[in-house]
Amino acid sequence: MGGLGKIIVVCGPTATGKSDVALALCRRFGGEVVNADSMQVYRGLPIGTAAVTPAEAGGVPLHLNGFLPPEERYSVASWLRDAQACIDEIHRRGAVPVVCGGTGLYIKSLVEGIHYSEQNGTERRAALEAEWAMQGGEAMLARLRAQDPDHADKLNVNDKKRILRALELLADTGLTERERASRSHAAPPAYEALCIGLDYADRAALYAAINLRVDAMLAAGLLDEARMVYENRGCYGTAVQAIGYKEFFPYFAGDAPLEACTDKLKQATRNYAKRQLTWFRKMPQVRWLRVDEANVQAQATEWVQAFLG
RNA sequence: GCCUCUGUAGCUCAGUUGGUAGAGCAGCGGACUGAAAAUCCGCGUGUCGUUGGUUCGAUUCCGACCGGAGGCA
Repeated sequence: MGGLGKIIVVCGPTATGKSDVALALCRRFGGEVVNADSMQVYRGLPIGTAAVTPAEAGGVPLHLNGFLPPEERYSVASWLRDAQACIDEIHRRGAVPVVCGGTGLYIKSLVEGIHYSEQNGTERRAALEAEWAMQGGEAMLARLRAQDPDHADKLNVNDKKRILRALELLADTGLTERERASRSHAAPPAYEALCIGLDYADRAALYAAINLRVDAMLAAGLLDEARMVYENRGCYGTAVQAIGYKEFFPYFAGDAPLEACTDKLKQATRNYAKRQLTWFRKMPQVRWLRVDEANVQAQATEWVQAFLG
C-alpha cells in the first residue's frame, strides 16, 4: 500500500528551543533537519537569524540552512520546491525529515500541500506601483473589486502589497482568487505530518527568553554582523528584512544610541513571536508542548515514536 | 527658603471656557496563497497626585499638603 511519506514538523515562536528539540529527535530517530525559516536560508547571517551551526548539529545533516547568497530573492514557492526535494531525498535515504522553523506561511503551505504554479511574472509590478502612487488605494481596490469582488471584500484599502499582488495575478492568469485557491489545493498534501508546536504557558516567560536571547546574540557579535548587513543593505534582497539588523541602522547612521536600538530589537522580536503564534495556533494539526511546564524532549520523543510506528 | 512650571492609561503626552477624558507607543486579539523575521486590520475605565473648599455637580476653579523639573537678585 505504501502510504504517504512521513515528516516531523517542529514549529512555534522564536526562542522556544525548536532547534534543540529537532536536533534531539534527529539523533534519536535517524533524522535530518530541513530548515523552515525564511531568514535562516541565507548565508553569512548566523547570529541574527539564530541559525543552527554545524557545531551544534554535531553530525546531524542540515538542509536549506545558510545556503543562499543574501543578495538573492527567495519566496514561499522557492522554499516549497527546495524543501520537497530535500524531503524526498531524505526519504529515499530511509531517514526521517524533521522540518524545523518559525515561518508560518512556509509550514502551512507544506503541511496543507498548497501548490504554487511555476509562472510568476514581475513586469507588471512597477507599473502597478506607479498607478498606486498616482491613483491611491481606493481606486486600486475598486479596480480589483470590478474583476474579483470576493477577494476585494477580504482586503483592506491600506493593504497595498496584497491589492497589487491580486491585480497582478488577475492580469497574469485571468483567474480570480477563489479559482486560484482551488487550483492550489488540487492535489492532496504530499506528506503525512506530525506537527509539534512549542510555546511557553506564560507569555511573560516567552518574552523574557526573547530578551535574554537578544543579549546573548549581542555578546556573540551581532553588532558586527549587523554592520555588514548595513553596509550591504543596497544589494541584499529579502535578507535586509530580517529582525536583528535593520533595528541597528539608526545607530550606525548616528541617529540613535545603541541601547535604544537594542530595546527596539527586543520589542520587534516579541511582536514577531506573537504573530508567529497566531499562525500556528490556527493550524489544527499542531500538537502543543509548553516548554516551561512539560518535559518537552520526552513528550516529543513519545509522540514521534507513536507516529513513526 | 522663595518663585515658576508640572503631576491624566504600563510609557510619552493631549484635553475638558465646570457635566467623570483621548492619541501615539506598549500590550492583547486577528488576517495572511510567490517580499512573510514582511505586510495589514481590530481592541482605550483610568482613584485625571492627596486632601479640604466653592458649586446642584470638580479631573477642570481656589487653598493646603505630597512628588518631579527649573529659576533665585
